[in-house]
Amino acid sequence: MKLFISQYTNKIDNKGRVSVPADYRISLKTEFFNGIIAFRSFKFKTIEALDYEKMQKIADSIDDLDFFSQNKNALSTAILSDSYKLPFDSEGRINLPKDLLSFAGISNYATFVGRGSTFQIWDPSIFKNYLHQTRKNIKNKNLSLIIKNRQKDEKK
Amino acid sequence: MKLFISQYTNKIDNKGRVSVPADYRISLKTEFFNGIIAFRSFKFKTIEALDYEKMQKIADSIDDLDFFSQNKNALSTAILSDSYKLPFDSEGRINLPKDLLSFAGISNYATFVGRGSTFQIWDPSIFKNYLHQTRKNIKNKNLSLIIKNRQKDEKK
DNA sequence: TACAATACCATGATATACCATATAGTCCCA
DNA sequence: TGGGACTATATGGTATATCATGGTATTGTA
Repeated sequence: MKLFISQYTNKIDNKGRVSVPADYRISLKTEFFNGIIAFRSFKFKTIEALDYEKMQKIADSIDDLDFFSQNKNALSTAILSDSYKLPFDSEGRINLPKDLLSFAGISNYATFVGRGSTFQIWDPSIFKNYLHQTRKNIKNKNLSLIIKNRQKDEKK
Repeated sequence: MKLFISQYTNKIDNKGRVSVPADYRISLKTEFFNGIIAFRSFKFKTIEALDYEKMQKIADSIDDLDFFSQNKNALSTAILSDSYKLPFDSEGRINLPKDLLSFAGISNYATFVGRGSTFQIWDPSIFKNYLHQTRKNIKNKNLSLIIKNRQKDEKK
């Protein structure tokens, strides 16, 4: 089963390589592709990451004779054209494109952040700040409500 | 499995040849034809491209339309009669017809843009502008919502 | 015969595969 | 429960293969 949780911070070497946490890797290997799909987050200064099969489902839903809808066309182009196939090397590392690194403000270290069925790749200090803010926000809200909503989302 | 994503910009040499990204090529080889099918986009200043099998599916679905319908005539004329079979040379390059190049405003470089089951070929700077606009539009929307709506539409 | 399209060959740059080491974590046994 | 051996993981470096690109030869055709 697929479940990305916890945080891991790994070093990016001078060739741009970074180890994907071993714990994540086992969930990412599929029949057709051994690696991850990565793209710019729409909301945060971070890289969103998925497994190949999940990306295919997204692509399939866009598919077919959809040459005719302007809005959809624009959205799908933005999502799919801005995504990268990042295969593992034999030690389980990926090569993060400069485009994504600069977008997310990442330089020497990358923090992998589990989000259940997907995960994100942050600059460590940016994530630290974000986490700090989020914790403060949660404190003032009803935690049980948040969890309930999440579980509803998961089922989809 | 077939999944065209990312962007690749390659040079067009003075004989009109351009390399199709290696990552795309592996998905494009079929039993009957080793190359791509290309035609003018209806909406954008770009070339639409797909593999032989996908083109057959489109031809079939057009064929299923009512024989006398106006759509059928328009579609079959616009797509089927105006399409090019572009075979690979031994290094995986294609020769883009001048007709398509001038339509898409392409001169020295071509940007291949993944769209899932198909891809497009743009002039780099035209695509850059288009992508920039689209990113702005998408910024405040929710990706999961977009995907959900797509899947709903799919069922119709 | 001249021209264009296609097939064939060559090369530098880049990415991928391969190997090697250190560190941290785990398990087993005393 | 503590120590030590073993294993897995992260990280670093080198060799190899692939790819994009440029050029030349050959075929077909007008």
